[in-house]
Amino acid sequence: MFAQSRIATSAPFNKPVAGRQRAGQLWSSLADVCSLLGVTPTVAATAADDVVFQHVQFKAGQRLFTIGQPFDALYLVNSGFLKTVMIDDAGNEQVLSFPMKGDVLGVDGIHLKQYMSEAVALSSCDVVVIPFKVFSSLGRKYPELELSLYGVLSRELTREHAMASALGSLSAEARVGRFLVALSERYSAMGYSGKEFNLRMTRQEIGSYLGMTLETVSRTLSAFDRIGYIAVEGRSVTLKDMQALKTMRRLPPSQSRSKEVPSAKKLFTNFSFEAAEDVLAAV
Amino acid sequence: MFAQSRIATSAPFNKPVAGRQRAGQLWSSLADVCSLLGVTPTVAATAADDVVFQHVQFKAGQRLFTIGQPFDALYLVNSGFLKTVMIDDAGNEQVLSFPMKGDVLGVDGIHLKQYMSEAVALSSCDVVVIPFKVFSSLGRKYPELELSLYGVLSRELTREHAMASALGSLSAEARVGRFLVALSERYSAMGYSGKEFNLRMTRQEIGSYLGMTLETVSRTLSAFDRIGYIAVEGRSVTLKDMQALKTMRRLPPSQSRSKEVPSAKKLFTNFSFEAAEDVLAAV
DNA sequence: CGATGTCTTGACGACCTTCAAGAGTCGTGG
DNA sequence: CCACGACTCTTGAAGGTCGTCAAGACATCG
Repeated sequence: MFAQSRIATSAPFNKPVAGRQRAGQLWSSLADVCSLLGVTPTVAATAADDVVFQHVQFKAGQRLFTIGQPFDALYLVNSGFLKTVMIDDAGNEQVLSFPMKGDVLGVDGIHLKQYMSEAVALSSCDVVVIPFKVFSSLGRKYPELELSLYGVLSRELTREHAMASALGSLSAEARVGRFLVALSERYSAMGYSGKEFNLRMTRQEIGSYLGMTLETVSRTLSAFDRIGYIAVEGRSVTLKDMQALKTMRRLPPSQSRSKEVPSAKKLFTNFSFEAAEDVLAAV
Repeated sequence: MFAQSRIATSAPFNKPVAGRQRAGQLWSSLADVCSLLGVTPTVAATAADDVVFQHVQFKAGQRLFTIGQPFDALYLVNSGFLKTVMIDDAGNEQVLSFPMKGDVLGVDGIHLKQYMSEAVALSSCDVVVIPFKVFSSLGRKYPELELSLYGVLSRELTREHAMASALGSLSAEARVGRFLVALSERYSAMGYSGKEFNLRMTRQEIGSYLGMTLETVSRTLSAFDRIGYIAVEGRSVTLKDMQALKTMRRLPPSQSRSKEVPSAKKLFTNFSFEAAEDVLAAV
């Protein structure tokens, strides 16, 4: 529900699209793209040989597009890790998402025909370029696909809702906890380990994404380590108590204050250990 | 940039769609709908008489759709005020938006074919029902319209980005300030006064939307009143210093900390009056 | 090897939530 | 008509969370 929560559509574990990784120029069929998108292509679409999509490689630090640049294509991540950022009116970067395999970039450029955010590669990346004209024409060519295409945008929107909700109502600890779990699930879905993985981004970037400072991110990770929810060392993380990480909350509703279980106040911040709360407080 | 920031597409001040307000059953043409959407219809579309859209009325408190309900239509607000909410896993309502004339509801239902949020009327409302099948078929029938349709979804997404950004990086005061300005601009665009207007929602709902408690909302409004930015009395508000309201910030970037003007620390919280800061602090 | 960027940790304090009490407002029913 | 309850809103007091500022440990790199 947090970051790039990929579909529940019985994802058939997309086979790696195309073999040679470092060709510099590579092409995908419509069927490949659909599978990457988590969309089940129809027979008609599967057979289509007339549309092919170009791949492009980016190295860490490179930009796929920048704010204000004329919009002409969507980008579909085939491999690698990236971030998208907005620049607020004070000139600060604000991280909006950490796209990875299967995610679509550039959607926010459709409306005003120019990208409203910036996409930066955090590692070497391989992305499929989908010219928007081609994208929209697909809906006409394969009407069965149309719903899926709108679905792609809708999915992005739902994710943003969840993000806004989390930012507004969860404590810093809870946000970091969920962030880790979301990453874990994402990695699992790609065939990597969901328990042990590397953060591809800095504390600063995580903080910006989660609406807190890098210091708070660092402190929270240290605290989680101390109480045994995870093990951290730099950017390598091992999750040890996923349940605890994902069930943290805060705010005895402010609405359920009135009615509902009038006993058991502080119990809402449900930690696994009794001691946990104190340890966290003691930071 | 905050709430329902309506397009910059030279909005031609949509004429009120259809005359009789209290008919209970009313119909709009495609051209009407396009104009409400802020989309310029092509001649072909303007002439189209074969598609008509049904209106439905709702009274304050009524729900247009609820979470989990099968998705089949988008709703376009013609008049009235509403809120959309999500229910988080603790069972709390979280306000996601305050839609009004020209806004589209239900977009988040496309992906999984069921609504992911709930829409509630805050006042009497008149909405246009757009069956999703009709919506998507329009793209095929009038290819020139297709881009606009995707644009509608893209616009929603951009708005959410701005919201997430604001939640993550602005102080409570700044968020309330911008919220008021956004409302004002919205009302102006509809032909109402942008200086004097009524809040249609409770402090609780504002707080939920802005990620703070109702008490903080109340206190902030009182403080704005005290220093002369606005005049409040219950739900009626008069804006007196829009500039001040919209330019509040916080967080000497944490990134521009390194370089940039090393002097003038606290100056970033740019208020119009020197005294303002103290007054706010004295609350 | 200094320079730069990342990460950790501590101390302090401001901002905002929490808890509580009271004033208004509105609708319903006696 | 007024009383009553249910909400909404305001304001105060207290405390916790998290941002701010600072210093130091590492790691990477030209």
